[in-house]
Amino acid sequence: MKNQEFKIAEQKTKQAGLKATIPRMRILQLLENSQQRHWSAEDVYKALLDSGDDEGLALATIYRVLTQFEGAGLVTRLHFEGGTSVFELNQGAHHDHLICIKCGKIEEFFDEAIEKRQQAIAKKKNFDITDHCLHIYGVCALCKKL
Amino acid sequence: MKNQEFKIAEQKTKQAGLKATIPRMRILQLLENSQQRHWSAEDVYKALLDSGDDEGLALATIYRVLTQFEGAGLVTRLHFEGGTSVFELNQGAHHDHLICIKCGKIEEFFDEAIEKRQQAIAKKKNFDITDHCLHIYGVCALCKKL
DNA sequence: GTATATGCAAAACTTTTGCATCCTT
DNA sequence: AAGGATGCAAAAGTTTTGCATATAC
Repeated sequence: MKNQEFKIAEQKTKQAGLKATIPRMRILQLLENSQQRHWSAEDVYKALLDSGDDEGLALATIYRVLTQFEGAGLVTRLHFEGGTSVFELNQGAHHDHLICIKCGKIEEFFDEAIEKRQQAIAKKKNFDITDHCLHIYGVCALCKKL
Repeated sequence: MKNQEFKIAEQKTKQAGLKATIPRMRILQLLENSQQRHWSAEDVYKALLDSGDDEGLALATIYRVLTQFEGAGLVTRLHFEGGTSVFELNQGAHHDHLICIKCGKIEEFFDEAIEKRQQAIAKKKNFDITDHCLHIYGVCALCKKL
């Protein structure tokens, strides 16, 4: 955890209206510095346990922090099939998900036409969209070869 | 539970490769004869408890039966935000969902253009779609007036 | 009659909460 | 110093499972 990175995380957390506590910093940095984009609470818990010199955090704290991050807009909570919550860092724009049912890989995509159609459907029904999610399940190119 | 309805349910269950047991018949008939389309396991449990002369079923049985129905293609299991599973009878074609976050109403819709775009996206990535779900959350026309 | 399904109770699993203690500001 | 955050353990909620008994074919 380099000093510079810590400063950035501290800044972001405070901007979000949250105190810059150690657990929040560690979770935010994990999400930002890992190439992994999608995390269950358990994933975060284990990653922090394994991550070297520091101690782990309580699982309850991880849930609390991720929920606060969600409220602050730093993170999005997704519900894939299987029931458990998956969290992803909010960076850049909205997108949807392709999930491989063999290897578990999650790919992100964005399609302007689909977004527009959704808005048109909502408009026709006089429905105010607050959120939406499109999850496409199937077998990815790599798994098809196996 | 009229005799005729029972026959139809029996037929469907057997066609699906399942024995025509009382719990399966009662659950299938509930799903087919109610105007309600979306059910949690708990919903089914309560509805069967309340439904007159018969006794209720064990919640475990309801989960088992709904899971078998899902496997047999009679029912689809959905995961909305909130974590609990919701089941709907498979009748007619695929569709997606608009969910009102105020009143909980679930509306179904189908959009050819969105389906086509999804296929195009999958094709480009060489991804074989097995399933997909599009959930749009927001406030419905009725709730907006309140 | 045999294999399968059900009921009941207990377990498994994810997520939340109460409370004493500790940390950030 | 004061309010909020954390850890721990316990609770809550949903879904699954083991096992003895009952049911369908």
